[in-house]
Amino acid sequence: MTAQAAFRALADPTRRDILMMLAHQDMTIAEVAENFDMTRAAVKKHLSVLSDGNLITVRPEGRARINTLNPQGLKQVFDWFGYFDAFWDDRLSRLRASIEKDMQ
Amino acid sequence: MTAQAAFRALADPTRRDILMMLAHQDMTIAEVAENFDMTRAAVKKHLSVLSDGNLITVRPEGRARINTLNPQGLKQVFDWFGYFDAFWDDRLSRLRASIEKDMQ
DNA sequence: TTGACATGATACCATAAGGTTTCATATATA
DNA sequence: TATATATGAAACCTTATGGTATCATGTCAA
Repeated sequence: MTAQAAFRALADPTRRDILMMLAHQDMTIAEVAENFDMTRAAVKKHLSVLSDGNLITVRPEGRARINTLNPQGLKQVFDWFGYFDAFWDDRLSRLRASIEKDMQ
Repeated sequence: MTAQAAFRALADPTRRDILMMLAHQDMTIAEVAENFDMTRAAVKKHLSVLSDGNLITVRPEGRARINTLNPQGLKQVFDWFGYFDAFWDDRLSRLRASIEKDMQ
């Protein structure tokens, strides 16, 4: 329920790279793995962590699994930043509120 | 130079809690430690990680060290989110750009 | 149905990470 | 100057984490 899983997932550079790739297009595990110098199993683990953090969703398509970027997880992290609004100024605070409202 | 250290620092819940405390007021190491059920040494380690991620700054004041929230680190993470603007819509994208500009 | 293909899952390994304990150092203050 | 205070730092322990290798399972195609 908390954003912990999302923050945890974002801590690894490989996982952040995967998210950037998925921002361009959905990909199967094998397709994602092609972009890294590590085994498919390792990539699969990263995808599981990303899934745990609600940063991606996975839908089966035949024998393949299509990984898709999920804004929910990103939103959780984005929301957390809201706590620091007071640290910035009121105007930014209002803009953030507006963005959050629309992202739901 | 990258945001890796900041993301890494944010991955731990204790460190995120520390940041929230510092958003309210600057604190010495001992003061931060009072709020957690762990040794001062452990808290000091967390503060070092936060400092590595540019999420806090530390200024000596006599024999004490005052820890202060540093928006730079938060901005690095916030900036990273910019990559996903296209994933949201144009209006949100513009709002984000506006926020980022002002946060510099 | 048989084999190739895409993924799931488990066991195992080395290193990173979060904590503690202990001792050293710097700075107020009586 | 002596002593208490606030922090720095190193050594050590346990668990989490990122990877690999290996084998099982499900699905497509001939």
